[in-house]
Amino acid sequence: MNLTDQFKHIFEPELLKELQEKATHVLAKEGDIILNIGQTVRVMPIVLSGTIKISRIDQNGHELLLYYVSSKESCAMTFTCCMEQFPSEVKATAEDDVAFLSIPISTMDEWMMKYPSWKSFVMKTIRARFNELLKSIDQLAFQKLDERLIHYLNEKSKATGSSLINLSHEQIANEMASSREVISRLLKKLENDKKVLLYRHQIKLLKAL
Amino acid sequence: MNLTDQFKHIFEPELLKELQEKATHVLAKEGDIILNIGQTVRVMPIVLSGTIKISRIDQNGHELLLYYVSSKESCAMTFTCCMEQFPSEVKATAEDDVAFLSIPISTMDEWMMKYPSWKSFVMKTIRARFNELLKSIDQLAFQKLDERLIHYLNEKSKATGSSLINLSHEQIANEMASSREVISRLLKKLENDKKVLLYRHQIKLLKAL
DNA sequence: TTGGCACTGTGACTAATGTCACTGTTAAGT
DNA sequence: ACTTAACAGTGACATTAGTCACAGTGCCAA
Repeated sequence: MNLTDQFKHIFEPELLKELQEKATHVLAKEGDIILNIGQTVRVMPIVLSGTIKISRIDQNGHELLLYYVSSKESCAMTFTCCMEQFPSEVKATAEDDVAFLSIPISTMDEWMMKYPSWKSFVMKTIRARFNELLKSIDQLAFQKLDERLIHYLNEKSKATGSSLINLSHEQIANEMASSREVISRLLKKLENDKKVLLYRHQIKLLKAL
Repeated sequence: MNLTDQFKHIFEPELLKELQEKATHVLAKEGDIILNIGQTVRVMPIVLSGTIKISRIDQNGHELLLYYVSSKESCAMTFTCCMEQFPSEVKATAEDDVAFLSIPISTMDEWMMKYPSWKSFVMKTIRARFNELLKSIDQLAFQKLDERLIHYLNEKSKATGSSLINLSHEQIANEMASSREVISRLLKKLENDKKVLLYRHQIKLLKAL
């Protein structure tokens, strides 16, 4: 699908034209770090295909998955940091192979004035990301690990569009800032409860989940 | 201090004039709920004096303090919800007596186009609030309760501008989504470590904290 | 085909947090 | 001054999560 088709329901024709002209196409391979914590944000990404993982890393290197940026979406934090040339507080990794548009700050800023559809897109993005962060906070503050794990599996499944998750228990533990053994045990419990099936390096989510 | 003086370093003269004309002055008494979860956001607040507490409430009524909005600041979530007339995801309470300006959506939107200083203010606010939420997430994901408590006390002290905190252990436990006994014990430990002094309904933070 | 390695499963233990029960203390109001 | 209710302290215990140790399993590469 070409760029114009993909965004014609979101942006007005004029903006689509400018998007064609001024946005750079970028490709990233699975696992590539698109933006690391501390790096200055210089462009705003809009995902065309694939998924970008946004996560937080603490001083000891422990990771916590925050949310995914999927097709036709952007990342609000990139956006606000970018507008003022601040360093990023989060890490962006290519969850799979990703194609995205890269929009320079000045252009983006200009469009805010010129195109209502752009302003609306930006506002929607910011609101959506606030809500993602609030969801993370809810999980951490009010939910136990087993519920967080279920939520994690569902989000992962949504992001990849498949009920089959290809991850080791250790990778899951890392993204949830927990430990391998605990995740193993909780997954086993989920399997006993007929909510998942466990294979080597693979988890099948069942309808009961 | 009058409005113009208070904001003259942030906003351009034209905007100051409009602010005088179009913003409504609102007063809230300590403890007043300024905006509850689920209520539609219709105005954007800018605090003149006092402090607004922004918190998240789960389905069981458990609270978690997110951050404070102090003088000359605003709340980004109010802002983004407001722009699209969405219900609020957070609760805003007057931490003490608060005076704030209330700006209608349409005006605020118009200013985004017209005044660079306004746009910059809004962007700064959004970025600041993202960072507050990330700090909360860090605390919850990576820190133990004792460190979270220290952080909480310091934030409270900063918000009130005093090293004397007038709160019961139960109130603290509520705002941290923990339990009274645990907070009591941790506070006692802090007292033994000469980091605080405990009185009835009052905690004195020492330099060692 | 087999040796090694990443992955998984699990028991035993520790640490952190939450819950229950009960006590003593303080402050505020009548 | 006395009553009462909110506040604070603490022991005992339960639950949750993290850590350590080790065993078994499957898969890939030499």
